[in-house]
Amino acid sequence: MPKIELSKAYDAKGVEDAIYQKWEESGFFNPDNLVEAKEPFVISMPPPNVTGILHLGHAFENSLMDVEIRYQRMKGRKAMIVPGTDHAAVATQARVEDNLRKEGISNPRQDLGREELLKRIREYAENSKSVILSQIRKMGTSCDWSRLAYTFDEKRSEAVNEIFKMMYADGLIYKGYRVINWSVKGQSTCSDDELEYIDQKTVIYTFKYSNNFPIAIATTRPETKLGDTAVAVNPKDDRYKQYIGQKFVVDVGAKAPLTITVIADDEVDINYGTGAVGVTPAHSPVDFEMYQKNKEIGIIPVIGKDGKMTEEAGVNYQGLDVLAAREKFVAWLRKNNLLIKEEESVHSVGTSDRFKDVVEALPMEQWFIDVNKKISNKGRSLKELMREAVTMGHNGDASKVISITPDRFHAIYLHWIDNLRDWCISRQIWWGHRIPVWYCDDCKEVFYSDVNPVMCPKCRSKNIHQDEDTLDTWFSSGAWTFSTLGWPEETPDLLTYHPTNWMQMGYEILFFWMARMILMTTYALDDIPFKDVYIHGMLRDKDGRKFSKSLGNGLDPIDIIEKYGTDALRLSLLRGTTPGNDMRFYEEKVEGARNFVNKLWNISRFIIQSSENSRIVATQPEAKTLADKWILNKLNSVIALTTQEIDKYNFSGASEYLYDFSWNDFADWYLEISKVEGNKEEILFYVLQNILKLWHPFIPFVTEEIYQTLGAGKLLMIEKWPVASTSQDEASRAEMEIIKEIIAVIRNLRSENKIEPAKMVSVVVIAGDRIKLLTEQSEIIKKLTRLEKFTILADGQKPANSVGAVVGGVQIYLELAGLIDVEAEKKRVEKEIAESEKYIKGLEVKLGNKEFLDNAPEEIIAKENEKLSSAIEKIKKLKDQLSSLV
RNA sequence: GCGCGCCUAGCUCAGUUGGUUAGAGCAUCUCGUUUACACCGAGAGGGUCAGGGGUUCGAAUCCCUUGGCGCGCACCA
Repeated sequence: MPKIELSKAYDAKGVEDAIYQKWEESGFFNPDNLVEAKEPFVISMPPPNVTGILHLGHAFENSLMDVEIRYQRMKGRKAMIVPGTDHAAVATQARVEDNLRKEGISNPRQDLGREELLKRIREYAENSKSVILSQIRKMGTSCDWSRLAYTFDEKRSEAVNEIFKMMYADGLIYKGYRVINWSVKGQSTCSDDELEYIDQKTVIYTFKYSNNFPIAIATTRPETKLGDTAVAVNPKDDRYKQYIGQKFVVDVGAKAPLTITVIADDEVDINYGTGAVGVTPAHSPVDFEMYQKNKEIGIIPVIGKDGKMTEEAGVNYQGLDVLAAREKFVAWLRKNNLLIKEEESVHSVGTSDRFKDVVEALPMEQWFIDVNKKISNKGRSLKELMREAVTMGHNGDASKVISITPDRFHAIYLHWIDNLRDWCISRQIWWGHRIPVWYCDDCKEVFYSDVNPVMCPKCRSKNIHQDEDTLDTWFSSGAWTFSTLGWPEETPDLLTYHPTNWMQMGYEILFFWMARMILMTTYALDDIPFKDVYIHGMLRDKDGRKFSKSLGNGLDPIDIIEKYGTDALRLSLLRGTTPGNDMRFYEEKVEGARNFVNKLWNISRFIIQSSENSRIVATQPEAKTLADKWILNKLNSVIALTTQEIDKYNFSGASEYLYDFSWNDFADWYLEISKVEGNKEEILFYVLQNILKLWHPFIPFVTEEIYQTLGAGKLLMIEKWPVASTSQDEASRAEMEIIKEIIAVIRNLRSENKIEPAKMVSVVVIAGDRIKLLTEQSEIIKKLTRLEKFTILADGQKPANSVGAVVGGVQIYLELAGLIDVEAEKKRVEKEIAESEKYIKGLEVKLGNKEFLDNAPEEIIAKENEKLSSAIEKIKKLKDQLSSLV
């Protein structure tokens, strides 16, 4: 076999696409083809929104998923990533509408109509979908493309309808009149979790409705006071309790005079503000709750869906924007001497995270999921199911507990559940799953149907119509782990691959998504959606800012891949990250990772090109020298450590161990030693193939490319993960460390004494009982420190004209050609003595402490004693050196 | 208001249940003889682990506290 020529530098761009194609064509992304594997390991890919192209955050997530799945595949599991995309209802429609407005279509819904607008959105979605899928391939993610899903495809829509039907039948989904969050710009509801709170300067106005009204109230929204129907006070408040139950008629300029009832409510804080709350049932969720407890007070909506004042607000206000109405109402209060106080303040207002406008609280009939109602056949509410899954386990089954990494998100999740209110699932946008409920125009029957029914099932009338609204996008993504596996049918996939094993997500969608998946799965499947959740932080730029369009600091992962290669990008995202914490990303990191990838390439290049035959070495070769023993020993440790860290989802830690072993131990030491000792092909290939395997999940392309060059005849992707051998030769490991240290010390002496690297020098060592070790390893020391003469003595004196050091009981003397600078050398040795003395003193104090000796474990004490004696020995020899300098 | 995270070398970050003279990468300085690699090699400098207090034989690590940065939730009459 002819020698294989490898290029000097690794060309990621030139090989990656072909490698991915090879993997894909092999069929092994599909676990059904992993015939030897038994136990499944499944990750549902969080489906990216079809709102555009992928960003670095997606590259990060893909790296996390793929490192885990490739590891599991090599560990012999039926490993699968189920890929997909999310139609992302509001987000996508908002994006397309924005684009259309930029094209001059000022009101897309009105101007285009439902069908045409949906067509435009579909085109946009399909386009970004195909871009997204090619990007995922570029990132090297080993997805099972045969199971590709889309939240809005037929199969997933079926699942959505089925869950709706079940919940509807169980009375968990209901249509209710409530105060909801309304985006005027988006003309749709938003759920509580879709709000982004921002601080806003505001004025708190304290006023009375009329001169004869006995209680003053305060508000930041005076215009809503045109719809007040009550004032709430604390029943224990002596100032006001006499008024409870009384009604006052006041004329504030609304369509009709308002009847204000004074009601009691324990929630009212006596000491806050005036101690009384003006109740506006129509425009405050809190006030609406009071209204529900005291329906007799009535409810008057004064703001409409268009964000303008309604007819109820009166002729003076009708049609005005809220801000204009506010000004006008405050002016009226002022004019009538009803305004008591104006104070500047800051409060937070909810804005729609998609449409970006401040939401209005409006009363409306909407669809909700009741999270508190006991489910008939389960005896627990959805809230309780959501709690159970992360505490005692689903149905109290300890094997069905969802674990969260890092642990602290556990408490955050539970806290969120405690504050959870009924989930508003209906949206007035068009892009999404239409609510599968029909209305009969004649008999008013309301009925569920997953097909287009021809008539009312009750009165057989054909005058029927479907609900206009669509479902919140999280309704469909909540079912993702099982809808992708074929549910509601009981498919083999569902039986084999669900619950899934691992889920990664950013903390920002913990509530949106994780909670909803748990809700949907425990309810519909009576199971958990996944076993382990890994929460990651957000990527930030070099200055710690979020990546965002408006800041213009975004980086396109594909550009980075073009420049540095996918492996470099992946490694840069995985190194130096901690679960749950944000991480900074910048090009220098990728550059460093690219350098490593190239280093690995060149390690391989050296090994392959210095051998006649590339090959795979099946079993651990025999170690012939100390260095051999050492590197094999180190390899076994790094196998164990890497495995252990990945098992803890500490990908960063695993990569650190591997990086250190590959670059320092293997390349800088062992490869150099191999040039001295020679005849190491077997071990070199053996170690190489093992680090390729260990690195594969992190940097799949370069490792596969090299592995194929070795002539394995099999894809690295499906090779077995290395297993550490148990024999640990600690003695040879320690001996090698001494040799390395001696070499380092000689190099240091050369450098300190300004000896040019090319110059050959002579060294004398007084080795004591290390004489055998040093004699055996003398060639390595000689070559790696460039010695012409290396004299090893059992005992002796410091040679004249030499500088020295002490390592592991061995005295090392570098002979200098000319006269040495005695003063400088004295200084150097003295400094070292001083450092050692300080060290010894610390140890002596410790070991002289009776309490330490009484309390510390024996092994710690033994260790400290050992440290002390070797330090004393060292200092003695250093002092000898010093005295012989004079 | 309640809660969470972070503060370790110039920068970005590791640091596992408390136990080597606290580590890495980048940057900096000095120097380039090698059977792969200058996307490289050899050597070096650089830290009161945010401040204070405590527990302990022993604290970067546990507790309290102060300060700074960031975040979540609630309130927002």
